[in-house]
Parts: sequence; C-alpha cells; structure tokens
Amino acid sequence: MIVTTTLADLARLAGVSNATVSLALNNKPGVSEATRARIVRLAQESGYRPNRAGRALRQARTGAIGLYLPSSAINYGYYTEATLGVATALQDQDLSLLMLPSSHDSAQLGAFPPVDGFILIEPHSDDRGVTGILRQQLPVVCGDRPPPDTGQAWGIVESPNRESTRQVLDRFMARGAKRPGLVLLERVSSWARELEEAYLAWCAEQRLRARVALTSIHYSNEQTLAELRGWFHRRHGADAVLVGGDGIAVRIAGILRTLGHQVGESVLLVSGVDSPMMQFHTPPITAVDLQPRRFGAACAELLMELLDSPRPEQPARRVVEAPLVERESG
Amino acid sequence: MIVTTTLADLARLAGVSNATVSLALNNKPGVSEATRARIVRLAQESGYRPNRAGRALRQARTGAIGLYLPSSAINYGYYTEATLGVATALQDQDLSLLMLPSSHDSAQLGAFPPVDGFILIEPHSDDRGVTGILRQQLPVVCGDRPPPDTGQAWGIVESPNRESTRQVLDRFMARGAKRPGLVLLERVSSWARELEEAYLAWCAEQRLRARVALTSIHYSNEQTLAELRGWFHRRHGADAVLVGGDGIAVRIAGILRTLGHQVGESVLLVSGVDSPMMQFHTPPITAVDLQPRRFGAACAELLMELLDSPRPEQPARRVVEAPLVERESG
DNA sequence: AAGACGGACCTAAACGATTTAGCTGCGCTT
DNA sequence: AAGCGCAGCTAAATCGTTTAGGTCCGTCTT
Repeated sequence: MIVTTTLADLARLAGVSNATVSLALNNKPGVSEATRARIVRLAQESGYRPNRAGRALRQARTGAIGLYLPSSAINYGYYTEATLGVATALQDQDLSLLMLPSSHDSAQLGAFPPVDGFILIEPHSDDRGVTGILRQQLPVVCGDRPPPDTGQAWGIVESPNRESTRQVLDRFMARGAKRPGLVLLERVSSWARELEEAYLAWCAEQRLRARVALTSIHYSNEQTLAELRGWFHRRHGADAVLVGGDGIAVRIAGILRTLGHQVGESVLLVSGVDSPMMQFHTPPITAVDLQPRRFGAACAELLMELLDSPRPEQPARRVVEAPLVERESG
Repeated sequence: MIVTTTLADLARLAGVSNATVSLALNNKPGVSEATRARIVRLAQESGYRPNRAGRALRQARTGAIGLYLPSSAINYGYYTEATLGVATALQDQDLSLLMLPSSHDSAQLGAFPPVDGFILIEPHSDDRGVTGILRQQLPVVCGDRPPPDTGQAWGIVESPNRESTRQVLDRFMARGAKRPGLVLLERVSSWARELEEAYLAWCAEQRLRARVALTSIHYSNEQTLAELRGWFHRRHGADAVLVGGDGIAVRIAGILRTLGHQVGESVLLVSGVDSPMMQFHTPPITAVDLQPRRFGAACAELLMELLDSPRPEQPARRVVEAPLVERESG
C-alpha cells in the first residue's frame, strides 16, 4: 500500500486551511513568511508531491507535453537522444512527456491524447501528423523549422545549418578538394533543404559546379550508385562529399571503397549528423554534432516558457550550436 | 477556445444522469441495451473523450506508464523504435507514456513522476535507476530479463537470445567456419549474458575453443584491436564473429578491412542487432532482427494486462521472435 | 473617533469522472 | 394484498487542487 501525503494532510499538520498551503507552496502572495516557511518545511519532511490529476483537473491543463517524431527514423540514435533531452528538461517542471506515435492516418489525428503543448522534432513537409498538430490552437515548438506551407509554430529551435554547411565546404577547400558534392536522403525536412540551399549558394560564390544527389534510405546500394553515376570518376568526379544522415555516410563510404577510393584521401567525406558510429568507423568520419540532447532540452525549455504566455506575434527562436567534429575522413 | 464535451454534457443530451452515462460507456451492468446504444452514439457524434484528470483523480490512478531506457544508447535506433512501439500500444487504451530520464543519481530516484506502472527496456545490472524502480510496489514489465540480483519484475518480455545465437553459430559452421568468436560490448544486460552463455555452451558441445572479447563503445579502434589481439591471424585466428550491437559490427568490419580481410569471405560477420545500417553496409551484414517495435508493443500489452490484476506469483513471460536476416557478411 | 485600508487567513465552490447506496416501478409469488 | 426480487435508473459523495470571495483584526488617515 502506497501512502501519499495530500495537501489536506499538510493543512491539518500545519493547522491552517488547504488554501493557505496551496498559496504557500506555489509562492503566491497572501501568506506570511513565517507560515510559508513552516509549510514548506512540513512539505519537505513528509515528501509531499502535488497530485497531478487534482491539479490538472482544477487548472484545466493536462500537465503533459506531446512529442512527435518523424515516422522514418533516418537519424537513428538522434531521436533517442533528443527524446531524453526533452524528458529531462520537462521533469524539472513536473511536466510529463507523451510520445505521439507518428500517424499518417488522418483518422487518428483527432485522437491525439490531450496535452498542453507539442514538440515536433524535425517536422517533415509530407507528414500529415505535422499539419494536424499545427492546426490545433495549442502551443507548438518545432525543433528544426516547420515546412513553409503548413501552419505557424509558436516557437522554433534551430541548428545553424547554413553555417555548418559552409564550414564543411570551406574545410573541404582548405584540404585541397575542388569538386565537392552533396548527397541528401530527403527534401522534406528544413534541415535537408537548408543544407542544399547553403551548398548551392556556396558553389555559386566559389563559381563551382554544384552536384546534388538525392538518394533514399530504401535504395539498395546499386540504386544509390546509379544515382551517383559518374560522381566518383577519377578525373572529373567529386573529390569531397557532404552527406545527410549517419546511416548514409557509412554507406557512401562503403561504395567509395568498392570503387577503389581511399576515404579521407582520394575523396573526402563528412556526415551532416554525428553519432557514435562516425567516431569508430574506419576511417573515423568527420561530422556535424547536432547535440541532440541539448537540442531536445532547448525545445522543452522554450515550450515551457510559451505555455505561460500568450501566443507571440512572431515565433520565438532559439539556436543550438552544432560544432563540427573533425576526424580523418574529411 | 477549445470546447470539450464532458460526461455531464452527454447526460444532459441523453436525458439521463451522469451515472448512467458512465456505466454505459464503461460497459458496466445496470443500463439497458437501448439506453447504452443511444449514449454510445451520442458520445461518438459529439467526439466525447473522457477527461483523464477527472478519471485519474477518482480512480487513484495516473493513467500513465513510465518507460525507462538504459543511459547508454548502445543500440542506437533500437530504442526509438521500441519507444514508439510502446507508445502505439498504450494509446489504444488511452494510457500515456512517460519517458523517465535515466538517472544514476540516487537523489532523483524518489522523484520519479507518479505512474501506474513501469516498463524497463534492457535493464542493466549496474543501473541504480533499475533497482530503484523494481523496489517500488508498482507493476513492472522488463523488456529483456532483469538482472538476477535485483528485485523481481511482474512480467518479462524476452527475445529468444539463446536460440538466435545457436542459429548464427550453426550458420557459421554450415558456411565452413571452424573458429567462431564472440565480441561483446558489455556484460550488464541479460541479452549480452545470454549471448555469451549460449555461445559457450555451443562451443562446449562442438568441442571448439571459445573466444570471447569484451570491448567498449568508448574504446578507440586501437584499444579494440588490442582487445582482439591475435583474433584475426590468418591461420589460427577467428574465421567468424558474432558481435553485439550494430555500432560495433560496423566497427569490427572496418578493423577487419584494415587487416586485409574480406568480410563475408575470409571472415564471416554477424550482428546481434539489426538496423537499417546493416542492410546498407558494404557488404550487407547478416543480423538478428530483434523487432524493437513489436518488442516494445509486447511490453506495453503485458503491462496493461498486469495493471488490472494482482501481482502474479511468478513473473508473466512473453517471447517476441527475433528472426535472423541473412545477408552477405556471414 | 470613525472610517478606510490591507495583510493574513479561511470558506466554499468549482474541475470531471466514477462509484455507492438507494429509489422506483413492474411482474411474480404466496 | 402483501412481499420479494430485479432491472434501470438517480443523487450524492468522492478524489486533490486552485481560487473567488469572503472575515477578522490591527493600523493608518483625517
């Protein structure tokens, strides 16, 4: 049998009314400092924790935040990390994290469990769940910009994707590469689109020919290779590649190998997403560390701020740094 | 402004009392079939969804399940998948999933948010959060057996690790390997320990010399190589390797390559955990598909059954199949 | 000295669902 | 005709918290 102290218990112990206890513990005015201190001490001693259902019922809030991830887990461990970052940050305010299974099924959209706000990590433009959530009149924070044609978010947490991209490309050039290419897995996330835009802009500035390939996580190696036809020709092929996603980086490395290339020497390779894998690949792969835990925590913190205030005119913005982790591959 | 239908609204619409509506919607006796049907229809039309706080308050339940993951995300995408499996299954019963940030910090243990039960995926024997949760008097389902020395779980969902291991080893033998080895990343999960036990038993049966190496996700390639000293010697080295974790499989493949081996020919390689990575590695890596989504769903389903019944004498057990996905590497 | 004021505290009414005890009316038995 | 049982329903209590609207009492103002 689990015994829990209720607010009424505390009130009895302290010899005051429920109301006073509530005011005292929530740091609201109307209680003398002496009484407040006494109540707070009693609360700590008895291990009082407010009943979330009671509070939720009264406040017409659920005390929960919904987290929505893209259905295709392209970045592997990234989402686990981001999720734990969100969970940790929310815990500090006694909010709970509700995982929303991504559903392209519009029938389910209305069936989202009730929450006080949403966090969308990497919202994809082709995801109906994303538009469904943005349509609701609830606070939403997007980790990575929301697709342009959908509703507006209340807040946006971003990585400096354009800067990271330029940094990679400049590094390629510094290491002697003349013909850098970009390989993408999708064009439905703002992340991927920003990589591409920054890449194209950089190529234009440098008066270099741009080569962008779109492959897919579902392609076989043969299909991917067909997509990259001619890219790795010794004379005029690409001599450096920036790839989106850690899965695809390892794959491209394998393909390069079978073509007789030396990754890190005859062709430079950088992954747009870091992961433990990058570190231990042979050779280790240079990658952009998106810091998923901090990123997730930043989303949660921004949302918690927005929960207590009216919807801002313009989405609130935060940036989480994404340092380039330099390794041998490029 | 969000309008929600309450139970009282339905009662007014149907011209009956709150009690009748509640009884009708929860399929409890005491309501005529005609009335029940009428109420159910009204509920559907008005999109009624019970207020979780109200229900939780009255029933002394929270309506939430806590999910605890190991702090080291060894298996990468595995946990994201498992988490989504859990979330989907819970949603069907209108339960919500609460992510518990793993905390070795014992101070935080008492501060777990209140839930009706826990799911521990891959409980590690060195994780204090795990023991903290098992000590509580709440239903707990472990995905993968709990460590032997901690408290008992109410339910256990397993993969047939021993069988999978034997299947891999038999396959090695059928493909001509004579000196199979096992590489582990840790010995704190039952999964890893069962792989090792099954491997040792198999070697004893076959009168083969056992070689087990313990490496770490934090080791550099040099350290890992030191751990495997002599393993890949041409004449008496291992000619087949079963590795735990997808990260480590790719890494071993890289090491083998630098040693001049042909993965899938001079040395066979199988990963104990499948992932998209395995499919697209060059060469594609044979792997055990632990079916994380189904596994997570099974955990949730088992827990939901246990929630409504008293604690069983012996932990309830479920097994989720783990087919071997045969590819070129071994 | 009357009145205004404000600080500290309390009462009571919500919030929405579930549950229990009890009521009504009908049909049946004796 | 009285009694019983039962189906079908209702009223009211309950869960724990917050908050609007009080009361009381001491102090300050004019």
